[in-house]
Amino acid sequence: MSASDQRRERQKAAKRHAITLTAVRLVLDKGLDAMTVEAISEAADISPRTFFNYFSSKDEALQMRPSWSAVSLTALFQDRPADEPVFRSMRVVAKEIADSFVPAREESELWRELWRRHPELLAKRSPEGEEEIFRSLILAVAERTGTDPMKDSYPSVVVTSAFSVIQWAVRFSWINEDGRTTADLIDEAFDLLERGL
Amino acid sequence: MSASDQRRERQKAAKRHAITLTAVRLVLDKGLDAMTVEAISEAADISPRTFFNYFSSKDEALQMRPSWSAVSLTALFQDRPADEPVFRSMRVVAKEIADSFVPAREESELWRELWRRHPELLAKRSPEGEEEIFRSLILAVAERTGTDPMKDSYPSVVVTSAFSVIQWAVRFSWINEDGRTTADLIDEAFDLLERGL
DNA sequence: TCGTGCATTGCACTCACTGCAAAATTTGCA
DNA sequence: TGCAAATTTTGCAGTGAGTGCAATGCACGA
Repeated sequence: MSASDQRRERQKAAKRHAITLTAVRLVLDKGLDAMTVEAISEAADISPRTFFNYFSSKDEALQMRPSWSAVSLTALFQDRPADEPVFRSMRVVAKEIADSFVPAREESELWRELWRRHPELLAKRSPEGEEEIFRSLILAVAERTGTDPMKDSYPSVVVTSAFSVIQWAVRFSWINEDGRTTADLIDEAFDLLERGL
Repeated sequence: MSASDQRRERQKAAKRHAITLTAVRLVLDKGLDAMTVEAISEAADISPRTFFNYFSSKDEALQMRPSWSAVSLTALFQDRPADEPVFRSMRVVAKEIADSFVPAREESELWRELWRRHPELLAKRSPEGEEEIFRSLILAVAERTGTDPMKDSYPSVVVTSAFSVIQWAVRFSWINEDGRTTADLIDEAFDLLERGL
């Protein structure tokens, strides 16, 4: 990849991000219903057609872009010491995921207000990529424990419940503003799951 | 509610169910892409407009209708003996939920084939009702344990992870046909969660 | 400066979904 | 049975998301 290609990447990412911010402000300003693709495009000064060069759906414009992938998360898990308990390693992965929901400082209030007013936006998960991450992590857990994930439910249960509490921790900490951070809640939840319900 | 109103209810439910079966057969026959509202309507011999009298979205026609509600599930939980451990009661609730994914015997093969060919349909949860069930059950757990669900994470973690493993058990048991039933998998998962990961 | 490749855009199209009002049908009741 | 009311079905017109295609604009490197 040439230097100009990298620059293009950065420009594209920046523009995408700018459109997202425009969309978020539009929602806060006029409400969710007014957020048509046409309205966003106009506010962002692009054609409606161009909007879909950046996002594959309207909803995508209101989601934070995850900084990780199935590959990177699995690598993170696999790079943990081999003698570390599986659920400890998973906790590290969980915090990594939660971190990607922390917006840049200047935007923090913007997102918080968006999520406070429209909590359902925090619930929308992208089913495509998620499925891959699940499979990949389940396999990694199975490998570490030397089990067959089609026979032994442990790997699936670990990954499944880990993700569900991550989701809960993220939503809870962004909607209710008590002192606890997302990481705090993840620790509480993982402590409970680790010792048994 | 008068007798004829009840009859209407039954007729409406029956027709709705008939449309669903038509839609499922259409998907198995022609593929998901060919399943337009127009195509379903034609096959079911109703107008496209009428389709939306029965379903609020196209996808809804391919979902099994849950036989429970937030109220009934919460009541089921609350009716368990007061000295039963919370997570035991939750297991009962879980099996009740899983049961609603068991189609009538004659349709069993139809649904299995649909889910085998399009597993993503089993993943689509309805975000509206689900939210209410979560809240309601979390409150019920909090009440039983005498805790404040805004301070103590236990109720949320129990409900959240219970639902996630239910979802996993349903999907797993319908897609992979080994000997284990959904109830078996729920037992395995709950055993793991109960004793700790 | 020219040409290659990528980004932007307009256009035409399909399809999901909705509100409204008319038509068809069912039901309750005299 | 027959009529009026309620309910269901349907047509129609409209909004808005999302897509493929082809033309245009633009930046970069040779």
